[in-house]
Amino acid sequence: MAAMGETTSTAQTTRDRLLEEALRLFADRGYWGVSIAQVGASCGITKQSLLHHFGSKEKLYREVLESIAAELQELVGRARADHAKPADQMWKLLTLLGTPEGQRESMLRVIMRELLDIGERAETAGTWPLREFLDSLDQLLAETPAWSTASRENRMAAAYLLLGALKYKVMSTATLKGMYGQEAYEAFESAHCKQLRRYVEATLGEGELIAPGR
Amino acid sequence: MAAMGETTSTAQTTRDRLLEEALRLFADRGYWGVSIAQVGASCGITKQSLLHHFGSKEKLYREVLESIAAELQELVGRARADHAKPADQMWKLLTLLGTPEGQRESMLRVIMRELLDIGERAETAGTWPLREFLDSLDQLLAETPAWSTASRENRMAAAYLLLGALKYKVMSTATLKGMYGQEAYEAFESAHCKQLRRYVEATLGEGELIAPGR
DNA sequence: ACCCGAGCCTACCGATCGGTAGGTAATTTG
DNA sequence: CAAATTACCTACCGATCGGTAGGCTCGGGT
Repeated sequence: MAAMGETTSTAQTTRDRLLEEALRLFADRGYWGVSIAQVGASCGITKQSLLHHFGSKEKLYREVLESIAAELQELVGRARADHAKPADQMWKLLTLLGTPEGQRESMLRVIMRELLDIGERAETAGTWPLREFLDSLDQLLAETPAWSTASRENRMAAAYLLLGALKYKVMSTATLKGMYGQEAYEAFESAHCKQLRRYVEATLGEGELIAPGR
Repeated sequence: MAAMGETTSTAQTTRDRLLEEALRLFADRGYWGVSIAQVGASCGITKQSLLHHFGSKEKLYREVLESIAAELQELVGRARADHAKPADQMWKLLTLLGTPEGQRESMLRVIMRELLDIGERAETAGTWPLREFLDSLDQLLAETPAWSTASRENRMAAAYLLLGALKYKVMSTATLKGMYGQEAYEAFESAHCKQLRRYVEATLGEGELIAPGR
């Protein structure tokens, strides 16, 4: 049992549908804003069936985080496979992260919430499932000529500036659309994308307009 | 009644203490992660006394948001008073926002959570109390020679890149400290500050290394 | 034919949620 | 001094929280 490969998005197992719904709901309302009964209900089952699959709310959440970590690593792998230059790889990765395809926006929102929650829910930071992604970013930066000799802290800072600039836009999408309307938001997004691109080039490109600190 | 000026942080009214505790708790666990009983308990009163002061949990939260909006406007005012050049004003503002003084870090965390929650809790975006702050940022950018002729969307995008780069660091503080330790974090923060400064200069300074799109 | 486990269910538990009702002591106001 | 207001309280409400216990059904393996 459980040996029939489920690679497509349709025809999932109940367990997979639960994980998908949980990701969406946790993204929308956060860990404390979602009850396992709600997750179950949006899949058409009771919370007791959900508990049968995952044991507890905390374990369900943990699995959601791990699925996010796996997806992030897959995106890193795809970005690295598609391009030779690290600067292009980074831009590809940021583009993938910023493209609202599948559950990707929900993923980012859960990560943001996770960052805000850390220290409140248990989550021993040492085993934090998303750390691997940060290490991948550091590795990617280390392969650029501009940052290969920089300290790890400098590389982390560079990665955080880029990630922050991108993620803040993603998490503000709903607000901006609500305040300024759809078409104004699209103009904003286009401008944001261009400026982010320019910043990536300035940070990582051969030009090195924004060079690392010594 | 209520005409004795309470400007200092000590000797507050119960109401002010409740607002302060609510800000801290909402920052740590979000709207759905905090009960009004917890807010009351951390001030030594019952939830019914809290309800006496604020009427409902939603109204308490609303007042917290409004106090944040007021504080943000005060920071904008201070930044603009301290410097003549808009680029310096922007850097001063970002520095103020990034400095963990008083309730400032909690403020930013509540804002981040608010952005993530928008659309879930009611909060008609048109009357969103933090919109004024965004308009101030736009106004500040419009005074720089580099961005005065740019479209509003372009200015908003520039502001969002800067804000995001800063806020993402603030919201990740606990995670980074937990993963890498205190001293590694401080090295990271120092590097982050320098790079952000360089990015502000590249964006707003006379150099215009990163110029606005047409 | 039998059993076992997967998947799902109802029923129930103590705890806590936001909120109402109503009371009390102290202070302010007329 | 009497009346009203403020700030706080206990008691209670129905709803919902995460989780346990136990039962039903159905498909596959022996």
